[in-house]
Amino acid sequence: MDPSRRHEKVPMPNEVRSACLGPDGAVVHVTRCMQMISGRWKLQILFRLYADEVLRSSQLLRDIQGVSQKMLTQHLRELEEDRLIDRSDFGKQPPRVEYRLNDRGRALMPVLLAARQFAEDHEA
Amino acid sequence: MDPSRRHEKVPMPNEVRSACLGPDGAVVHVTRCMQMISGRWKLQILFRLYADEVLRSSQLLRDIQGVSQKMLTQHLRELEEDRLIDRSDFGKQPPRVEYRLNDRGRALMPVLLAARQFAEDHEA
DNA sequence: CCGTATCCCAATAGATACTG
DNA sequence: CAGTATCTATTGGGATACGG
Repeated sequence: MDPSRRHEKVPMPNEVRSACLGPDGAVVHVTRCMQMISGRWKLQILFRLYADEVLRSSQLLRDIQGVSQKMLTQHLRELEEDRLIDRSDFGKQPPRVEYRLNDRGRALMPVLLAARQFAEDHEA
Repeated sequence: MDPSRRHEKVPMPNEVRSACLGPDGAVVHVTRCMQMISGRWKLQILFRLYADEVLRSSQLLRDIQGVSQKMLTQHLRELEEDRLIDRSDFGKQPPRVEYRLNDRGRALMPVLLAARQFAEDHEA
């Protein structure tokens, strides 16, 4: 797939988008936020980087039970495009790539922790 | 569809679920929270109920640009099953049903507002 | 080690028509 | 007015194989 087009997710038609812009545009903003963390493995990636500061993709592949390399790479790319994480590529032989949360990514964590708190408080 | 089965969403296999329960289980909780608000019209419904206190389904149908009655009803049902909103049915002729946020639903709003704030602060 | 391409399936959403 | 049923379209995720 053409990487430059991948993020042209248009899950919300324009008529709807304008409708959201009513009083405050809350819906569009929350939706954008949710899009960034939507994807089966994204939360795992984010929380692991939050805990471990910096990780290689091979480590993530090992640590995240059940993820395939394809999906891992795909989600890492999307997180990168949404500028939540940084990617460092250290040349070839041996290939070595590191990922870490950047400022924007760290700024997102309080939101996730608030969501966590809500779900924890309202279990059952 | 059998309504009692609809919410048996199992988007996360058991192996993965256990993996999430590592240090703190943050991922599972955040995921549960996201599931509650996942659905194309749910945020619109929640924010409108947050603003207007109580609304009839016909009002929501008019106000939410582009939603069909089927999807509206479906999402209202799911929000009800997740106990974020209350539904009051006032007999027949004329049919009249009202929806409103309950305590649990109101407790969710700070999370959404935090998400909104994040997206707003990090636009572009 | 890291990433990509292709093909497939299941889940979600939408269109439409119908009932009390 | 409120809700349901049926069918179809889209999309996100997974399996697998291949390339630098």
